[in-house]
Amino acid sequence: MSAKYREFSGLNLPAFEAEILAQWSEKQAFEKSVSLREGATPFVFYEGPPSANGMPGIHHVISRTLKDLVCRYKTMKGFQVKRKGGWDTHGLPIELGVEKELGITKEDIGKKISVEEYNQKCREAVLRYKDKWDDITRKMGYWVDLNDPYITYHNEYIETVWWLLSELYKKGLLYESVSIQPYSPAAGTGLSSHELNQPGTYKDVKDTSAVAMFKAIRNEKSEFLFKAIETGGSIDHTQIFDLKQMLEAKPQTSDTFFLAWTTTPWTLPSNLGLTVGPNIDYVLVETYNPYLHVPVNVILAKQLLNKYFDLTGIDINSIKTGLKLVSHLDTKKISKWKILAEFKGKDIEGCEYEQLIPYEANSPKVIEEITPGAKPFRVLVDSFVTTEDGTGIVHTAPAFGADDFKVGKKYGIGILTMVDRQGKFVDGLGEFSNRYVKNYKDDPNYVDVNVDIAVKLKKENRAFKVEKYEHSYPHCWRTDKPILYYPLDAWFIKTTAIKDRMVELNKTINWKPKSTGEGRFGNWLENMVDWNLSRSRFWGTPLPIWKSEDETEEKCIGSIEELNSEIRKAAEVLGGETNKHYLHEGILDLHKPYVDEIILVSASGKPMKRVPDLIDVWFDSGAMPYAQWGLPDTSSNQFGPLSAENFFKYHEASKTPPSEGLGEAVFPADFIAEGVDQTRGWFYTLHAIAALVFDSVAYKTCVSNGLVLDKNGNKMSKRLGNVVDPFKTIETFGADATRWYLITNASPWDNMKFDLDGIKEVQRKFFGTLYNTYQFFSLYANVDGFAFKEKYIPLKDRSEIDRWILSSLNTVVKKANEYMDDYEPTQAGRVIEDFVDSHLSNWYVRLCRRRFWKGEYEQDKICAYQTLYECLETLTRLIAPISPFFSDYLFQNLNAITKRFDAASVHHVSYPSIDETQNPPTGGRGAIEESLEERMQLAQDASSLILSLRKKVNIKVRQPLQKVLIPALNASMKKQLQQIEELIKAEVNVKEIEYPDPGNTIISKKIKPNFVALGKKLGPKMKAVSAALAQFTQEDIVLFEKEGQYNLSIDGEPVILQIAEVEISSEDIPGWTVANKGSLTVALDITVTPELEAEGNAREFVNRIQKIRKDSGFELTDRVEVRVKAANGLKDSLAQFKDYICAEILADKLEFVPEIQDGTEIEINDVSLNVIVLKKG
RNA sequence: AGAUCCGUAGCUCAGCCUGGUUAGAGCACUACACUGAUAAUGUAGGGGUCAGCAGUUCAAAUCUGCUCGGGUCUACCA
Repeated sequence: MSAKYREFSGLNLPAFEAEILAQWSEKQAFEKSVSLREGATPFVFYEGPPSANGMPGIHHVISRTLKDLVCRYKTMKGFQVKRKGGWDTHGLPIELGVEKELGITKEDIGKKISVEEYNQKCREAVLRYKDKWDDITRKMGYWVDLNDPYITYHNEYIETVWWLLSELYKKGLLYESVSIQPYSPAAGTGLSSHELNQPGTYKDVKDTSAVAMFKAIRNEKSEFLFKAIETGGSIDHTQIFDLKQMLEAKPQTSDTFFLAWTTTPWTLPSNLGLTVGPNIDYVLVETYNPYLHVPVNVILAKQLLNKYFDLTGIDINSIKTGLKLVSHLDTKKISKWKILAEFKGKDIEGCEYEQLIPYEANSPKVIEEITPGAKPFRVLVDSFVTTEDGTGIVHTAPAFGADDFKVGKKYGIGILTMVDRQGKFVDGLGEFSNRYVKNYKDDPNYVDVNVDIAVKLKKENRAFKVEKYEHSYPHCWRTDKPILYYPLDAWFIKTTAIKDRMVELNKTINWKPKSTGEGRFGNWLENMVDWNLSRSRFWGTPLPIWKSEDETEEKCIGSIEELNSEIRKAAEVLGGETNKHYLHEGILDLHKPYVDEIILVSASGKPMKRVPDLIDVWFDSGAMPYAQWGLPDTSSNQFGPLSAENFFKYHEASKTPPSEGLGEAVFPADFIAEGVDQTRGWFYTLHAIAALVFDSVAYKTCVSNGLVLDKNGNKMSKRLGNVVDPFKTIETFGADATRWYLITNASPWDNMKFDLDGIKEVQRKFFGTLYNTYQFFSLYANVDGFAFKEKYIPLKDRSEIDRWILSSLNTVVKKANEYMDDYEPTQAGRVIEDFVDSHLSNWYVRLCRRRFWKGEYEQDKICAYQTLYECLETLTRLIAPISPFFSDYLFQNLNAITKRFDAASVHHVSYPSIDETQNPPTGGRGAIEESLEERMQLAQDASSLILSLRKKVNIKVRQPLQKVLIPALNASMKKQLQQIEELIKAEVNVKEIEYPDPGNTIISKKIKPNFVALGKKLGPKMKAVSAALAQFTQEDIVLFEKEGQYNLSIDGEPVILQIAEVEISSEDIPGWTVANKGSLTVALDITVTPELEAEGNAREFVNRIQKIRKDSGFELTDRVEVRVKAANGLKDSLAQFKDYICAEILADKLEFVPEIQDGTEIEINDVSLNVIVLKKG
C-alpha cells in the first residue's frame, strides 16, 4: 500500500499554522528561501523600522502582509530577496514613556536623575516589546531577518548617520539658522509638533485683538493712492446715489493708513512689515476713526469691508470706486465711508509706512545693527494671506510667526525680537519694558499688557477697532500656559537647494497608488522647506558638530575614528584635563552625556564644544539604506577616501567572497511599503537623503497602504476601546484568513474597515472551499492510489471539461502574474478566489464527481485526477505569497505523495506561469483556449437558466425532461452550444437539445440599437431611431435580417441601418417556458410523459437507496442486495430501469417481494414503499 | 487653511481610466432544492434618487465644476 494524502477532520487554520511554523523554524525555511537564490538577481527590499516600545496593532499586520507577500512573490519569481529587519529606537515617545514610568519631567533631568541614567533607562525601554513584536512577526508569517536587525541607537548606526551629515556639511547643505518654533516661556523650552498635538493643548481663549493703523508714507510707490484722495476717487457716475453729496465730497485729510489685525498686540513693537495677498482686491476708503472721530483714509481688503462698514443693502461685488453712502444710523458699524480707489495687493507692494510703536529698542538704528541692510516697514506680498479674518493685511513680525519669518526673509526686512525667553518685553520699550506679554507667572495682579498697547494705539489715532476675540490657541501641555512662536537657533538641511532634482527623481518612482506620489508627495516636494534637524532632547543621535565659543570656528565629525583622533589632538593641544577619560579607549558611546564631555580643538587652537542639539529621529530612519550596513572598511583604500560614489563599492569589496557582498544589490530599494501616514515621514526622509547625498532615488516602487479603521469607519484608538488585538485575531481565525481578508477586501491604499466577520467569511468561503476540494481529491485519490505516477496526459487526449478547467486555471495564472507584477495583490487575490469558488469547486468538481468514484482506474479517471491535482498544486503556489501557511500545508501534503517538486516548502518553488509547452487542440496560447472558456460560460448560463425554469414550474432536477430549445443567433453560437450539449443535458437532466436556426419562425425576436456603433453615426437622431426600432414587428426584423440593412425615415430624412448596427436577440417562444440572459434564451419542454415519470421514479429510488447505504455505514465499494415491497405503479417504473438502478447502487440483486420484515420505509413522489438493503458477504 | 483619498443594496466591495440604455458580486435575510465534497452546495426573491446640485452629451454611476459628509497628512495664521 502506497502512502496516502493526509485527510482531515475539519478546517482548523490556526492548528495547521502552528504545525507549519514549527516546521519552518526546524527546516529554516526562510533562510533557505534566501540561500536557494544565491547568485540570482537581487530584489532589494527595505524594512521600515517600527518602534518596539509600543505594542503591535492590527494596522501593522496589513503593511507587513503587503511587504511579505511581495517579497515572497519575488522570491518565487526567482529573485533573491534579503530582508533585514530593523528597529527605530530614538525619539520623543521613548523619552515620554520613560518619564511617565519614572514619574519625572524634563526639568528633572540633570537634577533628580543624571543624563547618563536617563539615557540608560531609555536604552532599556527601547526594545521593551521586542518579544511581542517578534511573536506577531512569526505568527503572522512575516519573513524578515530578526536575527541581525539594524538598531538605530547602535554606535555603528549613529556613525553612519554622522557620516551622512558630514557629507551634507561638506556640500554646504548643513547650516545653522533661526527658525520660528513653538516655545513655552513658562517652561523655558521649545516644543515639538508632537507635543503640540497632545490632546487639550489647543484651547479657546479670549484675547484682546486690535486693528492697528499703519500710516502710509507718500512716495513713488504710494503716489497713486494719494492722487486718488486728491481727486476724490475716479467717479463712476452710474454708481452715485447722492450726486449733491458726491460733488461736495472733498477729502478732509490725506492721512492714509494700512489696517492690520492682530490677536497678539504684544507682537506689534516687533512689527517690520505688512503682508498682502497678490490677487486680493483692496480698497482705499475715506472715513473717520471711530474712537477719535477724526477723518482718515484706510486701506483694507474689499471682501472684509462689511466687518467694519455698514453695507446694508449693498452687494459687495457691485461696490465701485466713487460710491459713497450715508445711511442707517442704527448700527455699530461705520456708516460714513466712501471708496476712493480699488487695486490688487501686488499693486501696493513696496509701499512704505511709519513704524507703529517706535522706541529705542526697536529703532531703525538697532534694526540695522541686528540685521545690516534690512529694509523694514514695507508692504510685502505673499500667498498665505487670506480674507477670512481681519483686514486682509497681515501684520508681520518675523520673530513670532513662521509665515512672517518666511516672508520677512524673502524681502529682507530684518528681524526684531522685543520679547525675551521669559516672555517679557525687553528693556528700551518705554512703559512696556520688562512686562510679561502673558501672565506666565500666575501673578494675581497681572495687568494685560496687550490692553495697554491697545489703549495707547487708540489714543494715538493708531487703532481702528479693538475688541475681545475668542479663538483657539495652543498651550504648553506641561504648564498649561499659552505658547508663543519664538525664534530659536536650529540646524537645517538645505533640502530646498535640490528641490528640482528631488521632484525630477520622484517622477521615476512607481507609486501605488499613483495619487500618493503625484499628489500628496509631489505637492509636499513642491512646497518643501529646509529640514529642521535640531531637537533639544536627551535620547537621540547627537549632532556631530563642535563649535568654538566665539562661534567663528566649527567642525563636523564623520566617523568614530575621526572623532577619536580629534579627541587626542585636542588633548595634546589644549593639555590639562581635556578628554582625559577618552584618551585610552576612545569614545565608547556616541550618546549624551559622553559626546558633550568631549572638547575638540579648532584650527586656530581654540577649544570647541559640541552644539547641544540632537537630530530629528526621522533622519535616523531615512538613513537606513546606508546605516543598516554601517560604515564600510576602507583600510584597503582601493577606491580612495570614503564618498557617496564608493560607499557601496567598499562594502562589496570588504565582504568575502565579494560576489556575496553589498553593491548595487542593496541600493536603491526595488520596493518599500508602509502606511500612507509615512508619506511625509519615512518616504520623504529616505528620498531626501538619497537625493542629497547619493543623487539617486532610495526606492523604485513605493506602496502606501491606507488606515485600518474599525468596522464603523472610526479610527482605532485605545481611548475608544475599538482596537483590534492582532494576536487574538490570528489565534482565532488564523494568519492566512486574516492576511487574505486584509488583502482582498479592499485595495491596500483605501482605508479599510476592519470587521472580524469579514475574516470569518474569508475563512469559510475561500479556505473552506479550497479545503473541501482538497478533501474531495484526497478521499478518492487515496482509494485509487493516484500518485501522479502515470505519464502526463497531453491536453489533446483530455476531455472538454478537463481542458476547460486547465484553460481557466492558466488564465488565472496569467492574470495573477500580471497583477502581482503591477503590485495589485488585491486583484490577484480576487481572481484566484473567483476561480476556486465558481470554476473549480462549483463547476468542475461538481460536474466531475462521478468520474472520481465511478468506474475503474483507467484513462478518463486518471485524466480527472491529473487535472484536479494540477489545479490544486498550481493554486497552492498561486496563493503562497498571500497565505503562506495553508498553501505550504496543502502543497506539502500533495507533494509528499507525488514528489513532483524537489522542495521542502512551497516558498522554495517557482510561481506558476503559463505552460507554453501545452498546445490545446483548438489552438490558443499555453493551455488557454478562449473559445472553450466562452462556451463553458454559455453552458453555465444555460444550465442556470434551465434550472431556474425547473424551479419556476416546480419540477425537480431528478425528474428527467425531454427537450430544451436554445435558439442560436448565428452559426458559431450553434457550434459552441453543440460542443457542450452533453454537459448541459447531464447538468439539467434533459434528454435532448434543439437549436432553432436564425431563420426559424418559432421564436419571437427583439431588436435594439447597438448604441456604441449607432451613437457615433447618428448623434442627435439616436433617440428617434431607438424609438423606431422599438416599434418593429417580427416581420420587420426578419426582413432586416434577410436584407442585411433597413431604410428608415426619421424626421423626413432617410436613415440606412446596417445589420451590424443593431442587436437582435430572441425573446420568447410562444407556448414554451422561457428564460433569457443577455443574448442567450432557453425554452424548456415541461411535459412529463409516463415514460419520463418512470425514469424519474427510478432516480428517486436510487437516491433513497444511496442514502440508506450511507446511513448504514457501508463502504463505497460494498456490493448489496435489495428487496423491495412496492405498489404496482412504482414497481413497474423500477422494474423498467432495473439495470440502471443496480449499476448505480452497486446491487447484485433487486427483488420485488410481497412482504418485508424490518425494512426501511421510504417515499417516492408521495408513494410509500418498503425496502431492505443487505450488504453482501 | 492646503493637499489627498473615499462616498454605489442593511454590510463589504466591483464597475468609473476608455460614457452606451435592466448598475453587478459576496455576506446577511426569506423561500425552495440538492445530498457518496455534507459543519459543504445550488436556485430564486426582496433590497439602489450610484452622497447632492449644476454642466457637457443623442446618451452620465462613468467626463467637468461646485457643494455636503467621512478619513488622513501637512500647516496653524494676522
